This record gives sequence, C-alpha cells and structure tokens, in this order.
Amino acid sequence: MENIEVARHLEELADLLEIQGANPFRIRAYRNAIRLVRGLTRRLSDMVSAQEELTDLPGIGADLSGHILELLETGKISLLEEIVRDIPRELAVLTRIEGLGPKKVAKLWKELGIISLDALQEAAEVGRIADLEGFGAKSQEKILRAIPEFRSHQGRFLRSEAANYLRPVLDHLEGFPGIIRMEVAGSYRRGVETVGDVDLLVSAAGESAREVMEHFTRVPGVDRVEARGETKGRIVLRSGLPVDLRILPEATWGAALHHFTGSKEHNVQMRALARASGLRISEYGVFRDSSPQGSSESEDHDGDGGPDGASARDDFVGRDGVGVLEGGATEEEVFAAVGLPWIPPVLREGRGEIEAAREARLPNLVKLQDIRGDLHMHTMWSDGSGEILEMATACRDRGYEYLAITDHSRAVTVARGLTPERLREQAGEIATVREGLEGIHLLHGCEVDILKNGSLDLPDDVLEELDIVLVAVHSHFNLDRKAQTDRVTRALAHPMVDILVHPTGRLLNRREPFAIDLEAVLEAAAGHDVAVELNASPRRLDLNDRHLFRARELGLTVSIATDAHAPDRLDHMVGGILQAQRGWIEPGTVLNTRPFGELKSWLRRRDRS
DNA sequence: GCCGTTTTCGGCCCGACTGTTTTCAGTCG
Repeated sequence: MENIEVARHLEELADLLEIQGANPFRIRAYRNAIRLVRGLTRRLSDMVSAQEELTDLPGIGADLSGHILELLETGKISLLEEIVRDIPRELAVLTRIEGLGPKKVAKLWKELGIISLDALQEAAEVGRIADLEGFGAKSQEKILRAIPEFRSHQGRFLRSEAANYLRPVLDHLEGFPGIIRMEVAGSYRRGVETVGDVDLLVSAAGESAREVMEHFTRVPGVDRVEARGETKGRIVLRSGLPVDLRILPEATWGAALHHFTGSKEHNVQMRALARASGLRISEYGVFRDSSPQGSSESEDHDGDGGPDGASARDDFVGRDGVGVLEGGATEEEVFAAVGLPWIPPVLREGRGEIEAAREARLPNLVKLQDIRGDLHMHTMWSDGSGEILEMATACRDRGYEYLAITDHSRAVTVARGLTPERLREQAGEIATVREGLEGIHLLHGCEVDILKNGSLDLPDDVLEELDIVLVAVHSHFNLDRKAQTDRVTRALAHPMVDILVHPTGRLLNRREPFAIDLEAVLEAAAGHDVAVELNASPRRLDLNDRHLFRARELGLTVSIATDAHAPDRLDHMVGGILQAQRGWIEPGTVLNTRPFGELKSWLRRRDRS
C-alpha cells in the first residue's frame, strides 16, 4: 500500500473523530501524523519490511503506529470500522465545504439527517438550514454558493493560473496612496504547485488602512466580498480564486511576512523553538515574556486598554499578557531570534529545514541563472507549433548554451509522432539549421515512447543516430503497479536511454499519477546512469518535490526541462526551478547546469556512433 | 494522541473574522 493511501485512511479517521467531538489535541496528533506520512520519501510498507520501528518517526506513537501496521497488514483500521458504525463516512466530505467544519456538519446530520452533498443542497434550497440553531439566513446562502464551487474545481488552482488571475489585483493595488509595501505570501510564495487561495500582505500608513481595504474590495473582476475587517479582508474573483488581504504594521513587516508565508508546519516548529527559549512568535513580532515569574499579574487577561503603570517603554500588551518586542522588522530578525539563518520560503515545509539551518547545511539551491540549456521540447514536426529555428533562437535569447529538439516518436499518433524515416528527414533539417545558427549548440533528440512491454518505439540503429534519447510513457496508464514498474525499468535498462521524462504521468487537477513503484524506478535509473526529468510544464511538474528530494538522496542526475510546445513556453523553466528548489535540488545534481562540453561527455557514456 | 534540558502528567501556536449571539462558538489560515 502506498503512503498516500495510508494518509487517506488516517485522514478519514481524523475527520470522523472530529465530527464525533474527540479531543482536539488528539485530532491534531492525527493531522500531524498525516502530514508526516505525506511528506515521507520512503514507503511505510518498505520501512516495515525492513524491520524499522514506525514509532521512531516524530509524531508517531504506539497508537498511530498500531493503526498503520494494522492497515498495511489487513487493509483496514478496526477503530475506523468501529466509528463508521456510528457515524456515516460521507460526512467527512461535507467538512470540505467552505464554512462548514466538524461541529456544523455534526449538527446538520443530527438535527436534519444530512449526510450527502445533494441532501445538503436540497435542505438549503428549501430553507431548512436557516432555522437551525447556530445557523441563519447568511449561513444558508453561503452553503448554496459553496456547493457548486466545491463540485467544480475542488478548490485548487495551478500556481501559474493563480498568477494570471492575480495580476490585475496587484495592478489595482499598486501605487494606491497609503500602501507602503505589498507582497504575496502563503503557499504561493513557497512555490507550491497548486494553491487554494492567495495571501496578499500590505503595510499601510496609520489612517489609510480603511481606505486600502475599501479599495481592495473594488478590484476589477471581483465576484463577491466575503470578509471586510480592519486588518483582514477576503474577496473571491470571478475565476473562483479567493484572495485574502492582510493590512499589517510596517514596523513588524518581517514577522508578518514570515507568519503568513508559512507553512503551518514550519510555523509550529518555529514557535516551539521560540517557546523553548522564553520567546513568543506571532505575526506581530518576536516577544520575550516580561512578566515576573510566578507573578499573578500575568494571569490578568482582560486588561485590554489598561497596561499596568510599571511596564517598560517597549512593552507590548498582547491578548494573553505582556511581552517585550525583540524583533520582527525583517524575516532575518525572526530567524535570528531563534538562532537560525534566513531560510528560503521554498524550504519552509517543516521537512527538516530548521534542523538543516541549525547545522548550517541548508542546500545551495539551483537558480535560473545556473541553467545552461533546455533538453526537452517539441516543434511542428510533431505536436509543437514552432519551427526548429524558432525554438533554437528562442533558447539563445534566453542565454542558453544548448538545446535539444525532442519530438514524439510514432506511437503517439495523436501528436503526429515521427517514424524512423521522418526522424531522419528531421535530422536533415537540424543539420541545415545548425549551419546557419551561431551562439548555441543544437542537439537532435527524440521523446521515444515506452511501449506496453517496456521496449522502445524506435529501432536501435535509429536511436544510435540521435544525440540524446528521452523515454516516456504515453499509453496504457492503467497497467497494474507491478506491470507498469517492470515496463519502465525495462526501458531504463536499454543502453541508449539518457533521460526518463515526466516519470509519473500525472496532470495536475486532471489525471492522477499512474500506479508505479517510483522508488524502484529511481533506483533503476541510478543503477543504469539514466537521468530523470523534472518536467517544468505547469500542468505536470513531474517529478514532485518529494520525489526530487528522494532523487537527490539517491544521487541521481536530474534534467529540468520545459517540454515546450511553443517558443514562449520555454519560460516555464521558472516554475521548474521553483519546484526543484522545493525538492532541495542543488546545481550539481542538475544535468542542464553543465557546460556543453560536460554534457557531451555525459551523453557519450553511451557508445554512440 | 504525542511528547519530555521546565513535565511520564499536563501541556499542546496564535489570531482574525463572521454570524448569531448578547458574550461567544465555529471556522480558517
């Protein structure tokens, strides 16, 4: 069983426990464990087979370990089976509706017997929800709006889509009087491949906050305003993208930026670290508890407007006591307060970045400037829209040293894949273009299909004539896990193969990765000295960050490539770099950071003519 | 349910906003 399935089971269990009204800290323990499982680079079942103790994992104790072992062994968790006898498992789905949490879902179920999305919609339409205690007309309207939204896109946007929708919002706010600074935070800043909403931060001069908020709600393309407070507002664009605005004091901008960049997991770890040294971190700064130890004064919580006369000049009267502001003007100050160097947002996922920072072993992340070429792209010869020359000059314009033209092979008929004859014809054009081309090296390659049985779509003598050979799965996505794994590993063993491209075949929000033992695939690639691709197309971003992290651990070579089907799509490299950084990838791991000479000698490890 | 250079028991990150209340619960990030 895959980790993702383990996580799903635990998630259902956590959801139902929450609806049942279980101890919130118990729920948090489950959520922590789920995040951990999703972030693991190794399969739990492999760890169990290797006799490793799951309780060694942070956040997994005796109980959770027991549930996981039972699940791996029997495919079931008896606690979950027990709970679903009392609570319908469909209720977990309802908590995903915006505005509905476990408490409200439990109420809807107990009072109105609602367990399905359809029933919820019907009840709202006939007005039965508004009469329920704790609900009202507005809650009912909100539910009616949220259901179709939930049904359509499940609330996730590609980061690149979000960037497009966001642009007019930023333009609208840019230069508005009173705005001192503006930045996008949240998962967007961390470079996550899909985002649920966008967190926009603004610092504004004293009195102008109200006007800034008002201006924000009049963004072009706004569908509705969901919240409009003094410091926090939320609009939903017609595209469905929710945008949150926070107005924050300039003096503690760094603390706010850090807080709203997250991730949640990272913030929790940072706060725990702060607490250990008597500090408290919030979006308003880093504070040292200034109340005398054991003093009853610290228990005085309701002194909202009345700071005690003895407090020092910089004292901050917070919601739960008095503290002295220690820093927060910049993110660097926040990290420095807990003895850490600044950590790049792409790493802030609570996956060991804090330990790495403490031990001065943060990765030297690969940057766009490190990239010397693009090794995967298409032209009009198959399903691209540009000429070979156009692609080459577009690459040269981007400052690259080299590129590879890699059209499809014949099995991909819908993409007008090339037969051996057409491929040889293309080699002729490549030679012609090369003659007139200066300032960039042009490689002739092919994205060769891996057939159902793991053999390649082109004969060896044709492969030998190419400068570079990419292999990919484009068919038979439904093979079982073993068959798919065997198919791909067999292809990797072929002596002419250089790069395995888009290794899991996923399309974000559209197609799940096909069933494959990626660990085995990565190991096979390492064994055969084949590189794996990070496909930078915003729809694919395949491999994902965790796979990349694993590839790095295994010492694999990674190619970051755009798979561009038009010259302007070569800019997708930017998103690929972000993804690579999220996988802790350093320049030395990346094939296409190498100078052309080194790339050539790497390609020549194959005995080509 | 997890965890331990404050603790094997008693903590567990912190704050804002809405809607439904009339002082606050629930939800969200």
